[in-house]
Amino acid sequence: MAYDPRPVEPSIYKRWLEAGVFQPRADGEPYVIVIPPPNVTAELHVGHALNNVVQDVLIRFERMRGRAVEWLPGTDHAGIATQNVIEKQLAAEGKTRFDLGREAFVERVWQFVRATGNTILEQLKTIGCSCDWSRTRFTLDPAYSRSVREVFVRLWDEGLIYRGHRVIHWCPHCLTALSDEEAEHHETQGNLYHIKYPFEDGSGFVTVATTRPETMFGDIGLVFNPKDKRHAALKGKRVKIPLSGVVIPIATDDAVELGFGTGLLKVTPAHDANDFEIANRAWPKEDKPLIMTEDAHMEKSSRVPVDLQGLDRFEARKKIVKQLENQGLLVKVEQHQHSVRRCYRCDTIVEPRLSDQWFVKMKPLAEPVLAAYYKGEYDLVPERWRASYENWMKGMRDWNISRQLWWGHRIPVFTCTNGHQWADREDPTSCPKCGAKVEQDPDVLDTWFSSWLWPFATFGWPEPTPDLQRFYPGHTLVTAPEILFLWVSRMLMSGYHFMGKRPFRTVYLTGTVRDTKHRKMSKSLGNGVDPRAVVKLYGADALRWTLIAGSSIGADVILDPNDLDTTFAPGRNFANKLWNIGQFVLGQLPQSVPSIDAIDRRSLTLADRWILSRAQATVREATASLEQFRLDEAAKRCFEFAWNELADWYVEAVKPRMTGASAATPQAVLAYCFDLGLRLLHPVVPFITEELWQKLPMRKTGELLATAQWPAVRPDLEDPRADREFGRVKIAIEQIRSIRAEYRVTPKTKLRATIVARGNDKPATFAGERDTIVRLAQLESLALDGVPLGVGAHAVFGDGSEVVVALEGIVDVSNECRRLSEEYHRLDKQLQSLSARLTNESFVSRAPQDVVAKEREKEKAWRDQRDVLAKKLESLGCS
RNA sequence: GGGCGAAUAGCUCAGCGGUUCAGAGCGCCUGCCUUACACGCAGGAUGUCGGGGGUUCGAAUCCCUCUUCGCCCACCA
Repeated sequence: MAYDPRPVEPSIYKRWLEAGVFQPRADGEPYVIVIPPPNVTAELHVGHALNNVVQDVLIRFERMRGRAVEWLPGTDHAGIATQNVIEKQLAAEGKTRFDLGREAFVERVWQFVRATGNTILEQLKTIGCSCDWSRTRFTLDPAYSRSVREVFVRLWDEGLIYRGHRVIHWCPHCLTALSDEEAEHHETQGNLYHIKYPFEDGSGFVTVATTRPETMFGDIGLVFNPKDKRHAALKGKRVKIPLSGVVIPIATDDAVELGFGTGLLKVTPAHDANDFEIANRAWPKEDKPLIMTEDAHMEKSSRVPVDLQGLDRFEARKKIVKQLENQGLLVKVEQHQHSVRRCYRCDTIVEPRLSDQWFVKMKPLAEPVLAAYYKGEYDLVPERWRASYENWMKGMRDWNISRQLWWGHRIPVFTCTNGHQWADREDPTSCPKCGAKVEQDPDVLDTWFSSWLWPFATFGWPEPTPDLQRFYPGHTLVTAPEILFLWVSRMLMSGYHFMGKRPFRTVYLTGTVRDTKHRKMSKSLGNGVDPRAVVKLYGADALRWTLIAGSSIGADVILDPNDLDTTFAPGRNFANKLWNIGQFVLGQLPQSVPSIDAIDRRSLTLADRWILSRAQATVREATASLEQFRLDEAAKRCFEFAWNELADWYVEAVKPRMTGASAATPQAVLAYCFDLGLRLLHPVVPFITEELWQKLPMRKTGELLATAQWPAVRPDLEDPRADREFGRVKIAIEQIRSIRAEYRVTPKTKLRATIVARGNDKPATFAGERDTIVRLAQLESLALDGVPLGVGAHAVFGDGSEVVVALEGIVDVSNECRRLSEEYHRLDKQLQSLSARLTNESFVSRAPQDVVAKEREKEKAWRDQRDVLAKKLESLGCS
């Protein structure tokens, strides 16, 4: 019977919700994760799925360990992104936001957000995320907005916010300023235009190279490096800007790269941040003319030729190049690979633009955060991000926080008609100084200026709420490395600055989900894997399994969008396996299952002791792996326990014992192990484990696996001897099966075998599991006395013991000779290299003693094994 | 230009100085409907661990270098 997750998962999730298990328990040490708030308009994609499943695994693990777990969910108003969505809608109606006006536009965004927002949170439920939905937050909630405003006013009062007049990244499509981090670099194949600038006196020209010819009308001069001998004579000369004829001076500046272009740089201070700096040094009193409008069309200004005015910047560029060419002012055009900044929301090429914006001074915020990092107050996992992080924290420039948008937190700066200016927690009606009329700054704050407060604003800061006291600081932050600088570093800054404490202990940076060509999955490339489709096809557990078990810590996850079946089969197969183990186990258990502690220990067989011991090892290893964020390791270890140990060996070994009076012991062991496996696997595959767990007869009514206790290692059940001895039983069975396959003996044919024990463990080791060996190797009989069986096939154990399978009339002696002799030579070769090492003086003297000792033991065992093979070959009369 | 990461079986990956370390899952081959499971069971094949050099008694594992791919940062117009 195959497991079908579709009807199970939604009903299990509903039970969790109804039982309220996602809310933190009243007592216990807190464990807090705040979700990286997705954009309120977002739809779940596979990157979210990875990110949030990792969080859910950690959360479920800690919840089962008894912590008061708070996983705070919520969404981000995402200023630019959301505003863009609505503007697109308006555009389809032939309108712009200016047609509606500010108030009506914002109202329209709210309507949209209220109607369709938060769908992503609903989608998180389908993949099993156990967030505390009772504390869902939105960055524009009234309480959250108060926190934002409080932070702004405090920074203002501390003098950390200032009005800066400088060149910022401007998106001509979104019509707003962007921060450095929001203007992304993209390598682009462009042109380098070499243009003649004639001397004012008509005595010739100089050549200047530029990638953006259309900016030349904003030039206020040319500069060259003072060390550049080629141009020494140019200093003090004046040239005319082509096409406009505006006369500009030539000066020197150290910032000019000696080897690049012609060595002459045109300075456009209003449209290039670098040029702005140069202009301030070379011509501090000169005007810095803007020659483009906000939407990047050529300005109607006296500096711009009339026929170019009003043209889009790229149209203008084409036309300018043509005109230069016609007038013989274009020397050449070179292909030029360079980096162009684009808006991270709409991909439009950013136009640097001189303007007035609000900035936050970053140094005072960043320094304590970096110092705390050096002190080890918080960690990045994996640690390899250290260098980038450090580098960025040290080199960070001031943060432009004003956005010329309408959707967001309005900047609480007020100016009265008499010029008084201040930041205010309330909306004033008149100037407190002079009583004059006041006006609020029209801009809104950068979205990150609200999300950087997420770890404490969500809990009610600045009010000293009980939540804030209990849930700050948090513990783990799980996020994509892309927003390490944009978001994580700033949360650390706000946390230290306003709370005086780190916001979290560990920053777990996940990998990126990519396709098989290692391209990031994205809507525009159409190479995405839709997690919702995966859930429908294979179930949420299968999705989770592939995401968690399929990638190690912080590594990229490669998924093949064209072969979902191969990608998600492992998880589906495993869920099915678990389901069927459950069918078997549940079929064996009586209404009242004996506890493992209630049964007589003396009734435990070797197989019982073995699986109980394996269970302890699994708990130990899985717990340790989870504590070290090695989720893949933990998942795989539990998989091995359930499938390769419990199902493949224990269940098979124990089947004959499941009936009759003596069944109580295996029932108890089976129940214990299955229950334990379900608990350990629950964080990774919560749905199927809960569903099965609900059917366990020993479960108390109303109990849920989601809040059941994480297993502890029980030293009394650890049994290294059983591990070793049952290990030998397994080898015996495998050897016999292997011989059967090699000689093509049909499964129906019952074989006779004998075991000759030569090692430390006496035949008694096998005696206890004789029936198991007989059954699983499909034998007719198994002798343990080593009595020869005539013609047979041999397999030798590591310690020289051997198993002989009688094959009279079946075996071909020459075939067996060949087989054994291959085995002999393989072993002999290994032995020789080992012996060589052991007679090597430098190895024996320099290698650690325990390694040498181990190698000696190994040598002895191999020698024994080889000698047995030699005798066998001799007795068979092999040449 | 600076920094980081990856390169291991056909595919996706684990292992990151010393126990058969050359592994797992998927795929492939052979045989099985063995009363939990064919989304399964049993048995198998497959890799000069990217190339080269070095350190070491010993290297997939450490160092250097090259090649290929990817990412991050950066004011060469």
